[in-house]
Amino acid sequence: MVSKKRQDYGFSGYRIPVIPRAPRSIRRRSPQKKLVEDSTISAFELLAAVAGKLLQESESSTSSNAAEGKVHSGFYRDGNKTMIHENDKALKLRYLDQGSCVESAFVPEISIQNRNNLSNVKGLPQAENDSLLERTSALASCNLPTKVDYDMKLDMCKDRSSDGVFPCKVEGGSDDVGDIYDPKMDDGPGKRLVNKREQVGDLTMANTSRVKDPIEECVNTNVLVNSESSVQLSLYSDPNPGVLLQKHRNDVKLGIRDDDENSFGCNKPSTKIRPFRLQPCNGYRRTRKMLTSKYRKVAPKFKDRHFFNSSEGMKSFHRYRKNICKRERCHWAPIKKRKLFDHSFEVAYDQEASSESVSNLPEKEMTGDKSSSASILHKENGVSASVKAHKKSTDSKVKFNIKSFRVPELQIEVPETATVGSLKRMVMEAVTAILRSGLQVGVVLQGKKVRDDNRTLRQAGISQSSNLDTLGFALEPSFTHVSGPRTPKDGPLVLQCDADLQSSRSPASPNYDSGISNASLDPRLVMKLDNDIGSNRELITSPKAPTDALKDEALPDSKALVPVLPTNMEALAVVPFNSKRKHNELSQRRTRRPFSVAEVEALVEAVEKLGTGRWRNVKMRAFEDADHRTYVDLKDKWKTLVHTASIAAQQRRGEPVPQELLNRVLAAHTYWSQHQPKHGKHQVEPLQITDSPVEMVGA
DNA sequence: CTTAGGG
DNA sequence: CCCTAAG
Repeated sequence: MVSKKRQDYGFSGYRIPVIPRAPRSIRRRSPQKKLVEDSTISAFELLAAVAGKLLQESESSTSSNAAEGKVHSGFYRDGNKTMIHENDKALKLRYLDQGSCVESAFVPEISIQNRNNLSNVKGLPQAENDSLLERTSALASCNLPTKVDYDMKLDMCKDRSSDGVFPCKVEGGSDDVGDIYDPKMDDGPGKRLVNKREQVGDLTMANTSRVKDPIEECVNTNVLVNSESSVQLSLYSDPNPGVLLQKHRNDVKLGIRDDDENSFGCNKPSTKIRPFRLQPCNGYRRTRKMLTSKYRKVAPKFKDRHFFNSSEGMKSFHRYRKNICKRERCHWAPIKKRKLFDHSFEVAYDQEASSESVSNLPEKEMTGDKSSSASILHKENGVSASVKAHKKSTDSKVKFNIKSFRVPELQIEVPETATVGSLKRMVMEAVTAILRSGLQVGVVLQGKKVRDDNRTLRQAGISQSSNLDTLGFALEPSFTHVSGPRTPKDGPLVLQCDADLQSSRSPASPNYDSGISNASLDPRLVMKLDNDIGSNRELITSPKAPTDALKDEALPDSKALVPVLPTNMEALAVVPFNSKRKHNELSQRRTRRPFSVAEVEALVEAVEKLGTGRWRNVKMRAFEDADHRTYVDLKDKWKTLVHTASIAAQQRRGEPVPQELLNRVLAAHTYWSQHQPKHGKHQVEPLQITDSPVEMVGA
């Protein structure tokens, strides 16, 4: 069976055929064929292709051109904004938000037309939604600690006369002149100078510049308030926002963590995107899924939202993360099976906080539209949307034009020897990580979130005659949402930068086991843990801390691709999944309990009689009282015994098993493999226990 | 829940 | 040991 993981690498086609696992009857052991080959097709290309296709499909007519043209470009590079550092042989490209070399990825304009009111968005035909979603998700962004700025511009036009899509402009990287990144400001969590960028074309520009007092920000509030940051990109409309929100708020768990067991990492050993733990396969798959999925799946609900606070928690989280990753690794299992831990990367978004910030920000800018249109620039947690509302008539349709999405800052470290293709893949993976989480739209009116999706626009106070100018949209991770009880005053959730920390792991980093230990490397990384893991603990890290810690201290030799975490801590939070404290412990890997010779003997004896397909029976027969030995354990043990028996004694490890037993193992193994003990009603004659196992072999 | 296999 | 797809 070809490993799925590998399969996913095959970017050779638009979609990869699903190769179902073969019936186990034929799943015979066979040398695992590994596809050594890595796809050379860049993720972005894929993305582009998909985007293009979507565009064509859903784009009725016009406007597709502009967008299309840009979609394919992987990323833009702005010379003076690119910083290249030589570091331990690793070439680091730092993409600083606006000031980054990679300004952004562009997504084709998304146009949503709403018949009656905004709330209808959710009621859009599935197709529409999908396309929207898909397109939107095509560009995901990562939040980076230092500076993440997703700019989403929405051009909402109320134009009854136009059904068509708005021609839109796609923002080019070069257009991105808005933000100013001041390195000097970067050493403080809250230091940021954000200058919202300009408007492109006739769009309204959102300018939300804020200079925060670093000290004030981080010291006093412990909250990194950054208007920009957060992953947002989804136009995903939640049918029942309220509910979801509620749930999410209470249960979100996020984890961006890496794990030392990265067997499903990137193809390139030395290049990894740790934080998001994107498995190439995953990324692709995920992307594909998102792009092609007909129906948006409901975001998984998370039972709890826990923050890491202790190494213990971290550990457990680790474990979870691993599980999650694995689970997600190769497929989108039915939601039912996915339980709550599907996302290896989850984000918590503090709506409240954002709202707050929003309220302070709403800026109005008249676009000069003759038809009394009001355009506002809304910025929320890094999402800035330019909304243009044309109020012409009450029944007019509302059109949303999303000008572009910007990919947040990413920090990537790759060996100089890495190929461009791998670089592309890494970027894609990072993007995908964000996308995979799903996004949804939030509506903010006058600084407050409009949570009731069932209200009409009018009821919500969104009417032509009212504050359209204070209407804003935000893209939020769909599964996110902050903790339920959270109130604006709770303080924002913080993005756990563990991922980065984790990424710092390397064989050389002894302390990788606990994110905390790594955290300690950098004082700037602050963790605030008040309660136990079960409660709302939060990890607060300075925007930059993770990054620095990683590249400077923790990761001397790390070549991992390290997406920088979102600066805006408030918007994102990575939380561990374990919903139950107990779970943590339970999830711990069982302590190793080597089989004693006596146990081996018992096992061998049982297998001799029962064969190798009735482990449960074996268990009952020989290990009835050994609670710590499950039939799976026995099966595994047998497996290893067989292996052990077939290798040279010198290669064996652990407590030596008497050769005699091993001989019996081999004999039984041979015997049963020929006698298909598996099911047959009539079990084959039990292997005779004799003193001369050798004979059995010949049987 | 069991099995069978890959990790 | 873990994880999971298949039964």
